[in-house]
Amino acid sequence: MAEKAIIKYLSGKNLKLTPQRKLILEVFLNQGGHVSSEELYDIVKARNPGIGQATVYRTLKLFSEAGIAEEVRFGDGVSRYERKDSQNHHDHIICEKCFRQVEFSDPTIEDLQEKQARKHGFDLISHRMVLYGVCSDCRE
Amino acid sequence: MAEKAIIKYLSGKNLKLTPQRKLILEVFLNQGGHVSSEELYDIVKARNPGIGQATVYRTLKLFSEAGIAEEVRFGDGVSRYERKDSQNHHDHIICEKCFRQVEFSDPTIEDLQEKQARKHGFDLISHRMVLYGVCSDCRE
DNA sequence: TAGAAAATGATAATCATTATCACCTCTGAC
DNA sequence: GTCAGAGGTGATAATGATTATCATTTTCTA
Ligand SMILES: [Mn+2]
Ligand SMILES: [Mn+2]
Ligand SMILES: [Zn+2]
Ligand SMILES: [Zn+2]
Repeated sequence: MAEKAIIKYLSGKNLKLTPQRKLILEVFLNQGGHVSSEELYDIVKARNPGIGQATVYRTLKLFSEAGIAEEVRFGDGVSRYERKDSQNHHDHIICEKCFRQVEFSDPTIEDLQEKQARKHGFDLISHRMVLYGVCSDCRE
Repeated sequence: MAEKAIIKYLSGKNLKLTPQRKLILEVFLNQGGHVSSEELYDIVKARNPGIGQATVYRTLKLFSEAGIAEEVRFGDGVSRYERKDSQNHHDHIICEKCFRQVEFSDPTIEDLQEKQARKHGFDLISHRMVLYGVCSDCRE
C-alpha cells in the first residue's frame, strides 16, 4: 500500500510523517487521474484551511521521490501528478482540440527504448512520451 | 532550402520578410544543434545590437509554424529549437548527470506510436519522446 | 507613392514554481 | 520536566522564461 511506502521512505531519511502529509496523501490517493498541485491544494484546503500551498508543492515532489507519484507534463506549463504503479507503467495520448487524454501501454515500445538507450551507452532510468493527435470526436 | 520554405510560408499568409527575420534565420541555420531563444538572441545581437529579444521569441515560433524548426523540451524549463528535417525525424536521450544528449531514430517505435494512436481513435499529429539515463562516461 | 497591414523593440505582465525565514513540533538526551 | 536540534510549515517574496501591450516603424501592394 502507498501509505506503507511513504512511511518507509520517510523513516529511512529521518523525515517526518506530519498531519499535512497524511492529509495530502489521502486526498491524492482518493483523487485518481492527473492532478496539478493547485487542484490538489483546493481540495486539501477544504479539509484543512490552514494548509499552505507551498506544502502541497513540496509534498507532491516528496511523493515522486518516494516512488508513489509520477510527474506528468502535457506541455501546457503545468506539472501534474498521478499515482505510480511500477507494475503497470503507461504513457499518454492527448487530443489537441479538446485535450481529452487516453492512457496506453506498449511493452514493445518500452523494450525498444531500452535497446536504444543501451545501444548509445546509456543506462535508461526513465522516459517521457506523449502523443499528440485529434480524437475521434473532434475529427467530426 | 529552408530560406525558400520561409519565403513561401510568409507570402502565403501575408506575412513579411524583414531584415530581422532574415538575420535570425541565417544564424539559426548556421547554428545547428539545440538552441534556446536566449542563446540565439545573444548571437544575433552581436550582429545587430538593435534587435529585440521578443523578436527572437516570436521568430522561433514562426519558424516552427513554418515547419523549418522544431521545439524540443528536455525538462529544464527552457524551450530549445533545432532544424526540422521532415525526412529524418529523431528523438533524444539525455544523461541526467552531465546532460549530454544523443539523437536516435527508431522507425519501429514510430510505427507503434502511430498504431497506438489509431487504436484509440486518434489521428496522430506529433509526439514528444525523451529518454533519461546515465551515459557511459558518468557511470564511471 | 500612399495607406493598410504587419512587425518591431521596449517594457510590463504573467504565472507556475521555488526560496526565504520566522515560527512550530516532535523526539531524545540529560 | 527541560532543552536542543532537526525537520516541517505557512506566508510571502523572488524567480525566470515566455507572452502581452503599445507606440512607432517598416513592408508590400495597388
Ligand atoms: Mn496517466
Ligand atoms: Mn535533436
Ligand atoms: Zn478531442
Ligand atoms: Zn553523462
